[in-house]
Amino acid sequence: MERELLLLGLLRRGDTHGYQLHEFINRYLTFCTDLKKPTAYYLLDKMAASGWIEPTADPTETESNRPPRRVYSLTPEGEEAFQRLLRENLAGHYPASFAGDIGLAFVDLLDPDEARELLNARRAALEAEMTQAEAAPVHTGSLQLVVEHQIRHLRAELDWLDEVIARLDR
Amino acid sequence: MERELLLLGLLRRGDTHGYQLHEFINRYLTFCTDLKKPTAYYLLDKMAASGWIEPTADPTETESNRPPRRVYSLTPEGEEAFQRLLRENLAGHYPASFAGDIGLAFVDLLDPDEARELLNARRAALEAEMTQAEAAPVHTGSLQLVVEHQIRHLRAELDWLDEVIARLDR
DNA sequence: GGGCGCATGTAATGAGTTACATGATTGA
DNA sequence: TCAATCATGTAACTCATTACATGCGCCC
Repeated sequence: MERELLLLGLLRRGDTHGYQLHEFINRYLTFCTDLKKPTAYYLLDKMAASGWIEPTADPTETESNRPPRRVYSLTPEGEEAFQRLLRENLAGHYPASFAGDIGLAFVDLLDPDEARELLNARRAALEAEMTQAEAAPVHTGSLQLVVEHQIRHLRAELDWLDEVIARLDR
Repeated sequence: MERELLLLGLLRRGDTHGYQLHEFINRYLTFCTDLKKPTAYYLLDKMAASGWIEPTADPTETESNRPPRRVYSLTPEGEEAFQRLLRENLAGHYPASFAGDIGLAFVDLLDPDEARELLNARRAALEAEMTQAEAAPVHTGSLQLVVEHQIRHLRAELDWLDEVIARLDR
């Protein structure tokens, strides 16, 4: 339900269409959710079917004859759902799983030199992501928390990885 | 492919059957992967079909006439796959996504008192997980890294959450 | 004229989960 | 005798992704 919550929350800030929602999420919110275009459209359809959102008459239609946009806005039921999902999400804890830990679990099978080399590659990828997160533009309000959390998390991961690499020497 | 890597790695430490693998993972490795029983059997079937593992003649069959165990062991191709997947996993970075951030992104829509209350519930869930992680028995070798990483991560999350809660007052 | 960005979708596939089904053993 | 643990699996379903398809507008 997090993806629905996200879409509802973004729509609440101003009516838009699928393409723009997808673009915004993929540009600024890759950390929390990496949803693909078809998924975005699919979710919008589903929420429209459950009466949470509805397409509005398109005001921009006249200014261009591109493929018509389907601009959505929240219905009262959508607003209700948003409020409910928001509280649900905030009150709960959704454990993150670390796929990279599985390799770590067996790292002692390799010789330390090779392990160090491989983990340095991982480190580089981590650092690249950090750079990207730090370059993210500042959002208004609590949207910015997402970026800050990401940076915090990546810093902790880098510290951890450095310690693991250092321990390989022993 | 992480789940396959995990199963291969565990099988490498000693031949076992699906039930035991699932139990071990769900008892000690819930952090990295939470794979269900049917998924475990499914993956074992798949890996058997690709020739990575094969059922061995069951030595414990005689000692009990329970439903027969399907005990697997790695084939040379399985060992090769394991080595390849391990290096692949170690060299890469697999970003974790935080479903809880989506609620956070909209927390400023609630009044601070309610937000604090909700986030305190989240905090309690986090702390419960921390307690559980700290209670986990110590593993041999680098398997223990998984537990240590989890504890580190949870500590960082708690710190972050506390800061967010503190900031609500302003 | 060719490629990229805008804007929408469908169809096929896959991965994983839930719910269900079976049956023997062990301990209270 | 009743519930829990051991041990396997199947069937139906959901969710999300990939790959594909369409077509206009803009810029070089």
